[in-house]
Amino acid sequence: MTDSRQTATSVGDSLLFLTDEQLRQGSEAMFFAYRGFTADPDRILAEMSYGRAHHRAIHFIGRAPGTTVNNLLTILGVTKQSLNRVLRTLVEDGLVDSRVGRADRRERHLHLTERGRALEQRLSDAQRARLRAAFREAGPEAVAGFRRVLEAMMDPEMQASYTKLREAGQ
Amino acid sequence: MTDSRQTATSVGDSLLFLTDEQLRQGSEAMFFAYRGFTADPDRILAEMSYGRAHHRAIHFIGRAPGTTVNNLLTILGVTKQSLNRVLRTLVEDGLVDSRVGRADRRERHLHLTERGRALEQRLSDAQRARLRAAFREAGPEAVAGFRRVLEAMMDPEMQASYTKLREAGQ
DNA sequence: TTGGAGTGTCAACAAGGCTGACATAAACTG
DNA sequence: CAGTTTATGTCAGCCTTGTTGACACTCCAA
Repeated sequence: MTDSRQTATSVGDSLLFLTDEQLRQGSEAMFFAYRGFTADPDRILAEMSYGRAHHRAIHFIGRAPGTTVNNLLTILGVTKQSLNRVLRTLVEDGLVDSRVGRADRRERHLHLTERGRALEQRLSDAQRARLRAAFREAGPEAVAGFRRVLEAMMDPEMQASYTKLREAGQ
Repeated sequence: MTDSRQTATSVGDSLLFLTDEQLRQGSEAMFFAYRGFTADPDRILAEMSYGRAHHRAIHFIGRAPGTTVNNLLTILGVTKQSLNRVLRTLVEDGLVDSRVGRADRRERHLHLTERGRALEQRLSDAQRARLRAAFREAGPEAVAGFRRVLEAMMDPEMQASYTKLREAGQ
């Protein structure tokens, strides 16, 4: 392989493929892309003085309605104190509903209210618009690769959470 | 709204391809993968009471030695006050060298010291190890797709920074 | 009844964003 | 030369979001 530019066609060239330079470009791509990924929702959140932490909570509550606090804690990977602060403001502001569990009444089951669902929609619409544009531009095969690499990049527990949510989603 | 690439595969696929569910899974994949992506360097940084901000500064100084403060500011997308705080500790700790510019003596050109380079190596080794494993597992075509999607996801200015760094890389 | 799990809350703290204001030196411009 | 702009640094203060530690309460199960 004499071509210095590696593409999907230089498949057999696994040695060249995993140069430090290639990997470095991969991490820079992750860094810049993540910035873009969060930029649009961040703008909306700033309007209402919420932060990314609120977005994450809203997202995963919307995704798995009735989830317990502990479950959410595991998914988000933060301390309960940190989550609780965010959750409290969301409940106070009437975006999230915290219901005592029927089977185990120590647990709190979290649901989005009507207003919570509306904000979730607005945030994820913004985020999805960018993702949709990127997916379109890159094409279906690229998206499949994108997903495969990201999955391989996750910690095993995160991978489990991800798979579980994916299955629940249908 | 009309997309040739998508319809190129098949109509049935393309419908499924851009469902909200697919996009939602994409954003969740980004979320979980980014956590994994930063986890290893974070552990090293915690040892020496540095944070992700230090990592980013060290990374991009190592990547573009002699870069100016302003240039770094643009790449990182933070305020000068925020960067300055980080930069100051790095200079104090002897990891970064700040040299007055020859042509324009208002500018400061940033370089990693020997110790700075050592830490950069250690951090990027940790990060690259995970990336390398993920790339191997997913395969070259997946990596190409991964890169294509991430590039399409960036803001245009970030895409410019990314491309510039990539070209400088070799 | 006692221990442990799930949850909530208080307090304190740190990192790392932000804004605004101001200082300095150097470079540029008329 | 005088005035303006640019690049950088710094002080002060604020916010979000993460952390630990301590403690209380409720409920379940042994």
